[in-house]
Amino acid sequence: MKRVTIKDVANAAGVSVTLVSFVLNAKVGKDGRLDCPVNQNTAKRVLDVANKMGYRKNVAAASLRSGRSHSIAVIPTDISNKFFAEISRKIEDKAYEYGYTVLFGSSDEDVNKLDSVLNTVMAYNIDGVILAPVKNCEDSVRKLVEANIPVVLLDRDLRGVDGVGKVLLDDFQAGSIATEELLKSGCRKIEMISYNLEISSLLERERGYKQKMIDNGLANNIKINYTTYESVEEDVKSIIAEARKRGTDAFFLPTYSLSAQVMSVMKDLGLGTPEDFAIVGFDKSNIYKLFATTVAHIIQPLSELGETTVELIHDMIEGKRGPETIVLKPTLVPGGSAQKKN
Amino acid sequence: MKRVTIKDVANAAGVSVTLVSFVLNAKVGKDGRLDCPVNQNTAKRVLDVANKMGYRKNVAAASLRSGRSHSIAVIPTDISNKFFAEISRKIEDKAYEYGYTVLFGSSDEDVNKLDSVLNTVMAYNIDGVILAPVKNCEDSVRKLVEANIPVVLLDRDLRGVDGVGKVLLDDFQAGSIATEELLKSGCRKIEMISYNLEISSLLERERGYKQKMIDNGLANNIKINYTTYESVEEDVKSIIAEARKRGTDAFFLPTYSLSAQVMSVMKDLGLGTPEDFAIVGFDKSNIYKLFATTVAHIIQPLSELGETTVELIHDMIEGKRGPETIVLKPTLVPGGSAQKKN
DNA sequence: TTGAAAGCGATACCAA
DNA sequence: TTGGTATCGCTTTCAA
Repeated sequence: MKRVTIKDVANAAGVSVTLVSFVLNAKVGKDGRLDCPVNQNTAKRVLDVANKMGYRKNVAAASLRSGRSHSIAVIPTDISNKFFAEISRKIEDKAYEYGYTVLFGSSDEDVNKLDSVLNTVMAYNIDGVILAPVKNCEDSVRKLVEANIPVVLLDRDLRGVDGVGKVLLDDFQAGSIATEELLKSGCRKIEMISYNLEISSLLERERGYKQKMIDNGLANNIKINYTTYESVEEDVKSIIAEARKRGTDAFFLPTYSLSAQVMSVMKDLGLGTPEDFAIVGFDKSNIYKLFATTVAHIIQPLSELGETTVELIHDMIEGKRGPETIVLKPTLVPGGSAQKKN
Repeated sequence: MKRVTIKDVANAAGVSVTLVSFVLNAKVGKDGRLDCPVNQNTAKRVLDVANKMGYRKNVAAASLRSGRSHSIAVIPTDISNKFFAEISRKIEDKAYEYGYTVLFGSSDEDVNKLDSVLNTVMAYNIDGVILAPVKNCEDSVRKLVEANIPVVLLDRDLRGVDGVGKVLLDDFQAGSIATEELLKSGCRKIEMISYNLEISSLLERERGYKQKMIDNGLANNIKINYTTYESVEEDVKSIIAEARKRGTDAFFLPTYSLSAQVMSVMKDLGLGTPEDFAIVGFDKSNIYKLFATTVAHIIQPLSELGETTVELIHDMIEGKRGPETIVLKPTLVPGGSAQKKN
């Protein structure tokens, strides 16, 4: 069963391949007319024939000739990570609306893996790249920009790289309102647990926390406990244990995985919130509602983040917009975990 | 900055494009030698030159000529669904090992959306398709088979379609051991809540439950409460309310989302497990551990499912294996939610 | 072991 | 409005 080509359609319709190509690439105007320099009747007939024959464009051929592929690459650090899984889905849907096919690849927080994924997708003549920057990826991104491939950074900022679009959360504010909520509940010895990834989102959340502490004359109480993906389980255990000794009031947990980990350890140790520690978590999840006491947490506008990202890359591809920076606002979902302790 | 082509490399290395193509497509033997009909020294030199020039293959051109693309399509129902997000990641990693690029697209449990995604990816000359069947998708899958595109069904079976590989969970057994666990704890009035999706995985889990009930002389207690994605929240509320009235002992919840929903409603109503209802949930998640009482649940071997799927599609693409069916076993993670009620 | 040349199926350019 | 034809970059004969 050979595939139907544009030539087959041309023959069957009794016109040239040029005409068929015109018709097949024409946008349909709102009046139902096909926007191409072809007689409307001929155009309609060609379209009919193509459909009847089950014609499907060979993207490889089109891409080879035109240098464009109508596909974009999306490179989160890990597609199975809750946040990225959900935002990827939003991106997929919106991209689909615009007629883009999406190539996904996870970078695993590793520049080398990122480069490797980029190499792969670049071979596909992708029209644009949406990616979550990882540590030391400045050069990789710069290469894309130099190759004139539109880039939009998602979720994390990257200093010192020009010409890229950005769609970010106001992470400073996220850290600020989380800390404020804990302050309001009477906590003073407020700490953070964070990953030492050196990515802007975490750094800004930390900065928001620190600034709020300073503004409230609590500079001396600032303490950020660092951990890594690999050692998070044991680290959190010992951090919690030591925090009890030094009389820590509360924790602001700037990611979903840290929140889940802390809640898990607390449950294992028979600790409750807010009586033992007040906590504010991050990102939407069932766990906050199902824990013994409802846990306050910061949420990101996922749909808006995803949609904005696709709109921006699309406009950049079409040359309608330059590399803008768009910053969206976080929201606090209150919970018993950050209520008055007494 | 023009892209480096095979011709540029050929010129720079002083050989023909044919040779360059040979070298670039050669597999590296374990002895480090390049497996191609080219002088090893020439081959090494060509490779060097290519690397130095930053050559990257134009996949569109290669695919156009060869009809193959070294890419596979993966079509879950929803990439943001926990189960599919995690398995997609496993698939991505394994596919990457084999040198495949992965195109993802969510079908949303909708045949029309599935067809649309398939149409898109087919235009990419994909080498194979991994998909989770949705209701009434038999014709769509048959079309792929007729077009000689290797297909592996993931997670769900499809009757009446031949020539496709399958990687499934033993869902009958999953239903069976979940029910058995509840029986062991003394429950007799055991019910299920399930989606009316008419997909094999759910149907088999239901069958396993029913059979176990029948085997224990409890045929009269069999009751499956159906709901839909859209109405799950309100449905679960009323199901739980009525179940209290009729003295239901326990629920087997055959998906993660149903488990989370039931736990959420129970918490809202101030109900505890196992004293009000014993429960067994499905799929790995933090929520089972963080609920007041640890919740028993069935887990699937995700890594194995993902890896097996890629291995099978790869072997089918290479013609090394036919369309086999592989069934993996579920495991029960015990929890207080299914302990003796008294 | 090497190379020349024919296409793969579209799009783009130019001419009619 | 139409159509002829060169061309994109690679793989694949076939011949040397």
